[in-house]
Amino acid sequence: MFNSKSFLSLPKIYHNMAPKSKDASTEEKIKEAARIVFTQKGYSATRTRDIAEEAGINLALLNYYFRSKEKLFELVMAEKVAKLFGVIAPIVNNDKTSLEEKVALIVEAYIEMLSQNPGLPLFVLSEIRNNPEHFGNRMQAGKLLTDSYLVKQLKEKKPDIHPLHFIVNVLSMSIFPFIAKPVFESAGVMTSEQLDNFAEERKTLIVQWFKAMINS
Amino acid sequence: MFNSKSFLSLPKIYHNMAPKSKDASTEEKIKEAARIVFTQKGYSATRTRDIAEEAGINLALLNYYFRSKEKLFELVMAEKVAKLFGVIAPIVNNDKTSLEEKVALIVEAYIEMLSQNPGLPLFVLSEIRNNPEHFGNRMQAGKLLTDSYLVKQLKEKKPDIHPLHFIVNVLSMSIFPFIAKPVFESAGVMTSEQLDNFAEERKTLIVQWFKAMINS
DNA sequence: AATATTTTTAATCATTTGATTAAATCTTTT
DNA sequence: AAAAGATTTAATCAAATGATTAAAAATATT
Repeated sequence: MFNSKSFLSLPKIYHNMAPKSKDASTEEKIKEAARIVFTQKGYSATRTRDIAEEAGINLALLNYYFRSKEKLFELVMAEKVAKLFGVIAPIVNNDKTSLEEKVALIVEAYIEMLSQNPGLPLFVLSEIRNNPEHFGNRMQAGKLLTDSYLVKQLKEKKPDIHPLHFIVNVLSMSIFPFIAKPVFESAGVMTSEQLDNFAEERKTLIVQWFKAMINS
Repeated sequence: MFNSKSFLSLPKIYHNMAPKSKDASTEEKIKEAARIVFTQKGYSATRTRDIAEEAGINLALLNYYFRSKEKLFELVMAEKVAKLFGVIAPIVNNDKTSLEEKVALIVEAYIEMLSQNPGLPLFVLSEIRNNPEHFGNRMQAGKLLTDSYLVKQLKEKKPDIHPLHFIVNVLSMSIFPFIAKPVFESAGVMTSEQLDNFAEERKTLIVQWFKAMINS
């Protein structure tokens, strides 16, 4: 145990650091390249050489800074998961906002964020599909929703319909257009710019539709 | 030109064929294994050895019957795309059915089919993302929707809102739960069985909600 | 300036992976 | 039954790929 291979040298931090980024630190350049390539192609289709090229660095530097493709991926993935689910988390448990206010906030926040990160949902969802065990969030992220104030409000308004139906409706109507983006473009239904506009329109429309649904 | 390598022997068909399948032909066993593994892991994460193992055959047989991983994939992918988009195609251009009838038919058909093939949308969408050029459907599948009788009906009912909004609503509410399935399971929101029930409930609910939306 | 430390590079390794080959086995035709 | 043709197998290949190494270059410390 404790053979020499366990102690590969890692990048050390200088106490008197140079102005960190004249043009972004190597570490950050690699991370940013990894974000781009992983999100675009997924873990398996991504070659470490793709990331190195995108970052404009020598391949060995990737392993010098991040040890392995998998470690780098986990870093990026954690960020992306946080980004995707971080949108909804702070909204659903606010007991000061009404049901409709919450819906408006969720729709606005998701569409705004996804307009900047259209590939995010398809990336996160397909990677979780590829490796569900690894995201053993069991009973954590789930309960956050299930036991939320939002669910309580939905139950009060519509006791006969499971509250998850309405949550799924709002999320699906907000997120699905971005998931379908590759098809829209490939099939000539919409260009990327048209989707931006389409999504923008939906910010107010989905809130109206939700009201119609919940009052029907 | 025409060197011997161009003429790899391909499986020939006997004129007097043996009762083709005592237990499914080798070709079909491989195709079925490919359906399972490709759909579960995507093209890049799938090893031809995975497919061979799943099919219970020697690896070389895969190339004997299908020439290459890519050829086999294209076969499976074409099937899956046809399955995913074939659901909607025969419904949207029927000028005998009302708007609400069409919606009911689309919702019923999608939820029924996806209950049997829950991994289908995430698979097709992420593979199209990975390789959009290859699905250069430009102006074919797109126009089918854009110029459909369904679009005409939606325009008449709601001239001020782009008809695609309503189509996206119906499709998203029907399909999204299956796309999110890996997350639901991983986060402990729903089991696979609960999702089946949840989706079944939505068959009638989405139609009601659509009515509420279109009349709001 | 001299030394030590960190960062970067080019070359190389070991493994994985899609594919091929040649021989063996099985099936059909004659 | 013999010959011809099709299917299957084990062994192997070549390329791709994640990772490592040793030396060079750059930067910090003394």
